[in-house]
Amino acid sequence: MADATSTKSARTAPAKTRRRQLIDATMISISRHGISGATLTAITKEAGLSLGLVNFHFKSKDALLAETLKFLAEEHRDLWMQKLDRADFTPADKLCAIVDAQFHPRVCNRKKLSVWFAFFGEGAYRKSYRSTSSEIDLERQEVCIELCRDIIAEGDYAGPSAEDVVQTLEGLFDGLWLNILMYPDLFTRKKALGQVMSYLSLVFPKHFD
Amino acid sequence: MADATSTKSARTAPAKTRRRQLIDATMISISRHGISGATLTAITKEAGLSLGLVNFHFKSKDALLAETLKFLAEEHRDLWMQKLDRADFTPADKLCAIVDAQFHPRVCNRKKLSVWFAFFGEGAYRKSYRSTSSEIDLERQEVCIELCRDIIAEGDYAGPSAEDVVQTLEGLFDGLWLNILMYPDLFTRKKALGQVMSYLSLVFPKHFD
DNA sequence: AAATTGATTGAAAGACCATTCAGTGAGTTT
DNA sequence: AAACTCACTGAATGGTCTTTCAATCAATTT
Repeated sequence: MADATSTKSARTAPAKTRRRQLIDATMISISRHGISGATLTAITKEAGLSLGLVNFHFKSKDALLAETLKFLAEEHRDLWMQKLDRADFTPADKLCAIVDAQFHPRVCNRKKLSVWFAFFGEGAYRKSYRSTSSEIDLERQEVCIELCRDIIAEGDYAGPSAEDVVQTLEGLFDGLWLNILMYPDLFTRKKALGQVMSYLSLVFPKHFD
Repeated sequence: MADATSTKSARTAPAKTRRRQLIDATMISISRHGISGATLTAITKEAGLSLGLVNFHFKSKDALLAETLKFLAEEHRDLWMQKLDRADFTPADKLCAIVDAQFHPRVCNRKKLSVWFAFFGEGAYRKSYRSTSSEIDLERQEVCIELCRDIIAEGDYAGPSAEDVVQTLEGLFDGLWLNILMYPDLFTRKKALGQVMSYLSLVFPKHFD
């Protein structure tokens, strides 16, 4: 039979595919059962693959978790960097794009938020996080500070410094993420976005409304 | 020998003492080795007690963890409720006291923050948290909303609603806690407190400076 | 002082986990 | 088509965890 249309997966696949499959299954397992429930048995069952494959495509379970964290960090960075080089965007537009990215469905959903906070909650991975992903965070902060400096200069604002505004923003990002994760019925992406924009219209009234 | 001065502990102690000892050892273990490293062996060794005591004073390890979370939530509530019934405090004073409590050293330190985020990070305990401690959070939110309503009325402010201000505050609280935990060298309690006060002086300029 | 009570101990049991590795079989080369 | 390669499988291994429980010991009662 000609099964060109069927999505039946081949018995063997390129390493990249398998690695991605396992990372995805890891995120699903963590979001459903927590880090302690994300056993190799659970992960490989979720992926529909055999137990031994993790140690074949990754050095160890720890390596798989580190790669998962790296994947999340890079996916997030790709999203907010996307619109930064558009020449027709004002600094306020660009800052807006970064805020949008923070609450974009691809990044800000139960599955991914669970994983972020699972890593934050485990001391061992906090260390791993700082060494592999914190540059990405700091990079975003640098960019935001630069944008805020421009905005402050444009509007001749006398309020808090660019650094203060950005630290408040970063705090808001994390805190609103946590609230969305903890109380999904009360906090939505939309509401969180509105919250941040409301703060920005308070510090930079001439630029945001 | 008369060892009245020695602090040598008796071989047996009231249940309340033992329970408190074990809860404290649990917090220390979680903060040092994460939730997955907080085994009963590690916890009881930290407390200087024997392995079997946990299941004697608590039903199970799970019950010990739930009690630990409850202890943290109640300790936190006791702190911010402390100054609310002072008749000589204005609404702004009271809101200030709640913010102070949020970053009080007794609550906002590495040991306790580690435990908070360890629980937030584990899906299973998020559920437990919602059922045992979220009323405490909501209670604080209610109080804050009431205070903000008074402040808005007093100052005749046209900015965001009391509900919006409080949700932003709650987001800021959690986010700044996380930053203090993740980057203790960059973020301090003092700085976080300043951040929140800076926000308040932006929304309620006549009341905060 | 003997008996009783109840907190405390730690070895043992039972369950589960990450990792290993000998074997399997699909696809490729010769 | 035979030999070969290598992604893939899952049972077996060794280690660690929670929970149980019979024994111990100090304090209190009889």
